[in-house]
Parts: sequence; C-alpha cells; structure tokens
Amino acid sequence: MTPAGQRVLDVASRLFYSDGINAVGVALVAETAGVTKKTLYDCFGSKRKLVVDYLRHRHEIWWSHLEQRLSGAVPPRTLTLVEAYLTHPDLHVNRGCAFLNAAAELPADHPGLDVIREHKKAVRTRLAELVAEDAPAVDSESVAEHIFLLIEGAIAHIGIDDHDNRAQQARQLAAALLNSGHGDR
Amino acid sequence: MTPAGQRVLDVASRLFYSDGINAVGVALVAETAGVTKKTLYDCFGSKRKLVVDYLRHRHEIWWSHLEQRLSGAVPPRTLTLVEAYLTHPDLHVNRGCAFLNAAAELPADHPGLDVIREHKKAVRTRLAELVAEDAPAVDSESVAEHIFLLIEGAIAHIGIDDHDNRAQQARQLAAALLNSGHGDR
DNA sequence: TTCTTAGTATACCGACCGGTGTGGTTACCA
DNA sequence: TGGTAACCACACCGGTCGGTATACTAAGAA
Repeated sequence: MTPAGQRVLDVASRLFYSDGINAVGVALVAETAGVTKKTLYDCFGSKRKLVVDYLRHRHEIWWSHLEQRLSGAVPPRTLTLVEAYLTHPDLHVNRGCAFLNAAAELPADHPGLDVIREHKKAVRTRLAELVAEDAPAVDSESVAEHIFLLIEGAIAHIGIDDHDNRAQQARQLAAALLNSGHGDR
Repeated sequence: MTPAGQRVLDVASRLFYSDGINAVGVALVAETAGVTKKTLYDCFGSKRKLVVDYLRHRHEIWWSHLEQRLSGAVPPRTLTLVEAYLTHPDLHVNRGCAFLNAAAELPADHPGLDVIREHKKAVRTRLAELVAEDAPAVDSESVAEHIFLLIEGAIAHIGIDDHDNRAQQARQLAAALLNSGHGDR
C-alpha cells in the first residue's frame, strides 16, 4: 500500500467511526488525507471497497492489540479480553463498536457485512478458548456465550448512556461467572 | 395527526428501520406513502423532526405492547419483558434494535439521541421493577443491570449473526439469574 | 534516456439530497 | 356562500453524492 493510500485508510477509519459511514463522503476523506479523489479511487476503486478495507483494518489493529495484551497476561485471561474489548488506546472508544455501528447502516448486500460477521465470530471463538483455559471444569462454552452477550451489551451502550462504568460492570460480572463454578444454566 | 401524516409516519418507520435513516430520503418516504413532499413538510417541518417522531412512535408502540403483555402475564414477569424485547409482531425484528441502530448513525447533536436515551432508561427502570417483583430477596438492582446487558447484547446481534437462538439463550440466562438466589456479583 | 509509478490539480458527470414555492382541488364548516 | 384546512401536482433551489476524465509533475528503474 502506497503512503497516500495508507493516509486515506487512516483518515477513513477515523471519520467513518466517529461520524458514520453514510454521513462521510469520499471528497471529505480525500481532502482530509491531503489527497485527490483521483488518488483515492486509484487506490481503492470504490467507496464500498474502502469501507471493506476500513473494517478489515480496524479488525486487524484491534486483534493484534488483543494478542499482544494476552501474551503478557496472567490468568484469568478471559478478563484480559473483556478489558481489551471495552477499552483501547484511541480505538473502539466513545462511539461504541465500529462493527455494530457499521452493521446498523450498511445495506443488506454490502460486502462489509461479511467482515463484520467474521470479526464477531473470531471474538466468540477466542473468548471460548480463554474461558476453557480459565474455567475448564464448568460448561465453558455456555459461559463464553454468556460473557459474549455481556460485552456486546456493554459495548453497544458506550456513547449512548451517560454512566461509563458499564465496562467495569461487565468485567465484574464476567469475573463472577468464571468463579461461580457453574454457567448459570 | 392527519391521515396523510399518519401514513408518512408509518412508512418512515418501516423504511428508516429496514434501510437506515441516512440511506432513506424524504422523497422516497413521501412517494411510498402516496403523499407529496409538500404535505410531508407541512406535517413534520424537517427530516430531523420526522426522525424524532419515528423514534417516539416506535417507542410508544413497543411500550404499549409490553404493558399489554405484562398485564396478562404470570410471574416471573421479568421473562415476559425479555420475550417482548426480543420478539415482537413485525416490530423490533430482523434488523435488531431500532434505537441502537439510530444511535449508530445519527450525528452527536441530533435531538433523536435524547429519545433513544429515554427509551433505554425506561426499559432499565421497568426491568428493575419487574426483577424486584420476581426476586425480592436478592440484589435486584444488580440482577436487573445484568439482564439488561444480556438483552442488549442479544438484540444487537439480531440480523448480524445467523443463529437466531440468541433470544432464547438470553431468556434462559435471565431465568437462571432470577432463580440463582444471588446476583453473580 | 525513456518508461513507469504515484502522485498532483481541476473540471465535470448524472443523480440525489433536504427543503421551498406556486397554484389548483376537494370537502367540510360557519 | 365564503372561508379554511388538507391535500395534490409540479417545478425549482443550492448543495452534495459517488465516480470519471484530462493534463501535468516528480522520482526511480531499465
């Protein structure tokens, strides 16, 4: 990827997340990135593909951040994932989940929806692995799905509700689930 | 409200929910409702206000449906709310939560955001009342917040994930929480 | 030295955006 | 009978949408 293309992707990531995909035009993205529309279209071809690349880029950034935190974490690493999911250095914050937001405004045939589904599936899978590590005796699959609903509910309300302790609340509930010895089934 | 205005609001509710607010223009709403743009603007004044009325309308429809189901329900009525939240006759379905979706694409200064916050606050309050009814011995406030996260997580994934048993999963988890005798704190 | 790559600047395209204005047609109501 | 409210049809506004075309420049590689 060329330097101009990288700048476009960075700017698009920021603007699409903060203002919404449909509300941000390609002209604004190009201008903010200090690039002509011609260059933007030479690099990405269409806005749809730029959106797909935005979602992929966002996933890769967060995923590498997650694995980095996990590699130096002590058990229960499930809570490390919960923390990484709900707080991130200048990513994933103040406007909730970029993937849920995108899913809310993309048309049904948009290829970005596949990226969103893959992202959520990857999170669920990784979460299930970590729960199996931390609580092997219990029905870890059920607990993982329980925690997944908790963190999705929490992240969906970042930027909507006033009280921002929902992240910590989800973390505490997840911790209690890991220690409860059963899955609340 | 005049018949034409009612038709506009009904059509707008359907289109805004299914295709997204920013993706649906006023011309399409007017045309689908069999109404001229002039009439639409005589009734609502601006698209912003139409959006606000859409959200209010949606809240009122769902709320009256909820109270109707609650009035004829046997304990635990908490589960009645969970069911009403995640399944509704031709409302609230197949595209997740209209309020979360709207929050994802509205600009920060849009008056509709206040309607969204009030809706979610009302749900939380009503849920807390019902949990206090069903499980008075436990820390009902904490359990209510726990269940709230569960149903928000479940509704946020309607229309995204393939497996649609998430609603039933959230219901079962909520039932287990009510019976667990503690709040998993 | 020539050819390619990665850019720049700018103008343009048809279509659609939210919103307004004019004028005419019903129907009901005082 | 006159007025008013609730519509219709239609034309128009400035602005923005995603996307394209033309022409030019600087740098690096063959």
